[in-house]
This record gives sequence, C-alpha cells and structure tokens, in this order.
Amino acid sequence: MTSESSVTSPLSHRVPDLGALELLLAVARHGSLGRAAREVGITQPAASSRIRSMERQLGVALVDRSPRGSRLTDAGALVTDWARRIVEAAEAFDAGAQALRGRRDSRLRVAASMTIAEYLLPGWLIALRAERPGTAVSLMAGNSAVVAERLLAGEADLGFVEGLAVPEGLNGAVVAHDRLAVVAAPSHPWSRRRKRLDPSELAATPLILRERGSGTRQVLDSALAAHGGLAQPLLELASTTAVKAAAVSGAGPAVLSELAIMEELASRRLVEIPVEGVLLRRDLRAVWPTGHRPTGPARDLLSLTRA
Amino acid sequence: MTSESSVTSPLSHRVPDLGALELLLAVARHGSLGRAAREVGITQPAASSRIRSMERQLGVALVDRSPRGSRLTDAGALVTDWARRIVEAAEAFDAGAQALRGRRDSRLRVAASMTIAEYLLPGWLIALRAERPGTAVSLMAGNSAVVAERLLAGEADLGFVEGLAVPEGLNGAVVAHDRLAVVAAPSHPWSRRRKRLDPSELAATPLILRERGSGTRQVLDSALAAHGGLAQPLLELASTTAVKAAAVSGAGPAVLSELAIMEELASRRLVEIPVEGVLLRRDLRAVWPTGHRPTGPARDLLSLTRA
DNA sequence: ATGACGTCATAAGCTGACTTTATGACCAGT
DNA sequence: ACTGGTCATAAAGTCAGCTTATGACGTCAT
Repeated sequence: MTSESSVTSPLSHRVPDLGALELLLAVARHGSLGRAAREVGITQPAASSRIRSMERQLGVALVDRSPRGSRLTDAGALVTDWARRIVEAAEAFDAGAQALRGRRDSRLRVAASMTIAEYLLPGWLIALRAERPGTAVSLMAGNSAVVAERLLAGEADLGFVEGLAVPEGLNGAVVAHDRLAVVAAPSHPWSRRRKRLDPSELAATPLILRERGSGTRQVLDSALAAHGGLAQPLLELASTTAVKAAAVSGAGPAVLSELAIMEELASRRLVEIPVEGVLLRRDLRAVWPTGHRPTGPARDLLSLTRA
Repeated sequence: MTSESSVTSPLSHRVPDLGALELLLAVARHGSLGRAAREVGITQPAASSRIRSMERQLGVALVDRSPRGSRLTDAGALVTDWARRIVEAAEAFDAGAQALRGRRDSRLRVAASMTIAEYLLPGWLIALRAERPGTAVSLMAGNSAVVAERLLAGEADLGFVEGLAVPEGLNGAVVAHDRLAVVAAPSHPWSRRRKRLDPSELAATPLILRERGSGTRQVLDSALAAHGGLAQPLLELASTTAVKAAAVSGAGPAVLSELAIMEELASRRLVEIPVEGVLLRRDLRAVWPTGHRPTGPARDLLSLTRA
C-alpha cells in the first residue's frame, strides 16, 4: 500500500475545499483560468495558484495550460465530474439552510415532514430558485401533526406529509411515492437468498427498526398485521441514520425508506431483499388547509413537485 | 426576498467547509464538542469556536449545549443530514482521487470506462476500503479499446467496460446494467404527454446527443435502426455533462444514461419520457484477459460489484 | 456540603493559507 | 513587430482558524 492511502487523516486535508472545486468547474466551463477566476470573483494569479495547489494535493495534473487557454486533462475531467457531485450536494445544503434560517418575511413558508425535508425538499428548492429566482422560502420540519397545526394556524402556506392519511382539515395531492425496503449488508445470509422473502418470515425475524411510533414503523406494522403480527425489533434506534449505520455494519436486516438508501444500494453497501406480496408503499403528499388552494409561490412549488 | 437569498455569491461563502461539516457529524455521533474535537484532531476550544461560527454563518442554532454534553437541535439534525451528503460525496471524490494518483506499486490496477469510473467506481472503492483496508488501487480511465489494451499488456489487473460486446481476448461478467433514457426539461411539451413515445417519433425528432462514435450514441443508433433509421442530432456535444446541461435548460429532448441523470430526475430538473418498446439497455461488464481469472484484490473488488 | 470531573466559553497570541498587486514570459494573429 | 490574449512568479497584506491558558457551570460521589 502507498504511504498515503492508509492514512486516516481527516477528509478535509485530502479533498480540496469548496472554493477550489467551484473554481475547477468554472475552468471546465470556460476553458481559461482567467475567465474562471473572474466568474468566481478572484484574480487570475489566485486562480492559477489555487489550481496548482489542488494538483499538488491530489498528485494529478488537472489542466493542460497553453497560451490559448486551459483544457482539462483526462484525469481532470474525471476529477471535475466527481467534484461536481460535491458541489451539487453543497447547493442542496445551501438551499435547505437558507430556508431553515426562516425569516418571517419569507414569501413562501413551508412545513414538511423530516423525510421530505431531508431528501426531497432541497432539490425542489433548487428547481424553484431556477424557475422563480428571488422566492424566499422558509422551512419548518416536524411530524404530520406539527405540519397540520402550522397550516391551520396560518403560519405556513404549504405542507408536505408522509402519513397514511391526510390530517383533518387539510386537502392534499400526492406528489411522490415512498417505498419501504427490507435491506441487509451484503455479508448477511439474506443477501444470497434466491427466493423472495415470505411476509410471515419477515414478521418472525428480529429487525433493526426505528422506535415505535415513527412513521416508518407504523407503515411496516400495518403491512405485517395481515401476516402474523407486528415486526419484531432486534434493535430500536432513534434515527434513520442510526438504523442505516447498524444495517451497513451487518448487525441485521433493517426496514428503511427507499429514499434513505438509494446511495447505499447503488454502492452495494446495502442489498435489498425482495419480499413476496407485501406492499410497503406510502404516499408523500402536499397539503394545505381545506378551501385554501395554494396560490402564488406555493402554487409554483406545488407544480414543481407533481409527478 | 431576504437580503441574502438573492445574493449569487460563491457557494463556498455560504456553505461551511468540509472540516466544519465533519466536525458537525462528529458532534452528532458523540454528543459532545470535546469528544468530537478529539475525533477530528483539534482541541475543544477550536471545535467550540468552529461550531459557533457555523451557526452564525447559517443563522440557525445547531446544537443545544449543556454541562452534560451537546445534542443537535431539530434544525441541527436536518443540517447534519444535508451535511452528511456533502461529506459522502467528498469521500467518493477522495477514493477516486487516490486511485487516480496511480502509484506504480498499487496492489490493484483498474482500467475502467468513463461512465463506470465516474458513477460507480468511487462507491466500489469505498466499499472495498471498508472490507479490505489498505488495498491500494490505481485507476486508468479510457474507452473499451484502451481498457482491453491495458489488460492485455499486463498493465491492469481488472477492467470495466460498457460496450455491447466483450473485446477480443477478454473474458467478462456482467456486474450492472445501464439504461438509456429519453429525458426533457419539465417545461418541454413531451413531459406532459400521456401516451408513450413511439420509436419512429423518437427517430424523427432532433435530439441533444453526444458526438457520433460515443458509446451512448452507438447504443441509441442500433436500437433505432429497426424503427426508421438513425437518431437526428439537434445538438452534438462533447460530454455527458454538456448534454445534460442543455437538456435541463430546455434546449430539447436528450438521450442519456440512467446513471447520469438519477439526481436530475429525483429533483425533477429532468423528466423521463417513456418510450414504447425500445430496449435501450446495455450491460456493464467486468473484464479480464481470457484465462487469467481475477485473484487477490481484483477478486475482492469483483465480488463487491456483482449483482 | 464539598471536591472531582465532566461539560462548554473566553481571551490572547501565533501561524499559515489565500489574496491582491505588479510584473514577466509566452504564443497567435494582425 | 505589435497587440491581445494566455499563464506564471514574486512580494506583501489580510484574515480565519489553531493552540494554550483559564474560567464558569453543573453533576455526581463521597
């Protein structure tokens, strides 16, 4: 192994900072260090030095400099693609964080359940910003009851919930679907099964679960009710993240929202276990007080989310 | 709109740097600033100050401090989840960049096509690092011909290609599938179609495409050959990224690999247009020289990728 | 009660990374 | 040759973040 590859130093020492990555993307777009520098608001020598130190840090030449401009090397193109994913995640972070700041003068006040706020809303906010720049959004995250309360109190203009039913006093429209998936680490015996899992077997096996009362748990229990009773907890954890981490580490099978595990499935840190005939689907809905159809910015956001 | 929300200042001024985000994740894990500080290798006062300035920057309280430790606030939990996605993208970047550095003493030398190197390999490398820490990997990216050449010259131990066929002299195993999808911006008329698109209509409509000769273009042309001839280019662009950007901006419909557009579909910046009866599927294969079944680290990586 | 141990906050001084300004070298096209 | 574009280098200033040293506060066990 190389001397560096085994070092467990903090990521931040081995990955260029966001400013450098943005600069790299700008260089890719413009084909010139100087123009890229202008785009990100620094001078040309600063850009030159920054790209150079990024190349030193990574140990790879990223751009071919010529008197007619700079083009990415092959390795540079690859690095730029990877960098773009970091920057996109940062954009989602920024969109979410700005909404969370929650100024009272926001034109659109959104109340959303945790799952939606975590996985879907940042993307929607980016799309909204692209279509209606200057729409200031504020975000309140909470469970269905909290969302309903805010809407009915007139403290929010649009809500998003993930329950089985629309709360009393609200109207809603389904904007997306979520599916609960049974997953396990690739090392788990279930990941090598050939037959689909039988629901009764699922109900009889201790699982890593969110605590009783969580939305995920409710959906699972109601789906298993017809097949031999409630889910058996192997571990009960307080957050989706904790459940995921336990499952990845091989502690046992878990039941998680599809939204939460897309990346783990793609990288095969988790494997989905097909289940026979159990429908673990739930609707994600936009909601508003009965009679108050969304208008203005709320309507803009709603139309973005409709599938 | 708020004074900040309309500012188009660089992302890096509004998003905390990677070190701060890592620190926040550590605080979430440990429930204590001091212990989190120790984990990321700084002192407690530094952590205290860094979290505080992050809270100032975001305008949101992230942790509840008490003499018995620190817990995330509700907003802090949400911010932490968003931060985790940035850090995960940074981990993928790091895994890829280390492989790209390509020391000659690497124990596992991989040659991969661009699409695979870009979208799948970083995740595999993270998984490999988790299972076999200390396996130094080097990466060479290129088209199928380059991959084959490296393998046959003994300069690579394992290859990944995405063509329609296995190159001469190599054996292979399908490790994943890719599907080409017809996509358009939500504003495009096709996104409001109710009927599936007819292949002959697809062949007759000018599309945003990669340049002739690219893998994507070849697959599309061969699929359309049976339905009225080759694809008509509206724009021919040199990179997947450029095609994607043009499609997102509404320039027209595009045909892109499913891997490349997962995020855009999730956030509805792009909409998939269902097509009637055209199979735009292609296999992604691991390959090695005929007769040289992968062993050691190459076998470890191969077994990770098998679906 | 009281002392020990944990928590986090504050203050002062240092270091280093990144910046700008001011140049210079290089190349292409006029 | 000259003009206008490219990138590189050097010197000097700025500022964020670090460490060390200390203090305040709450909990727990004696």
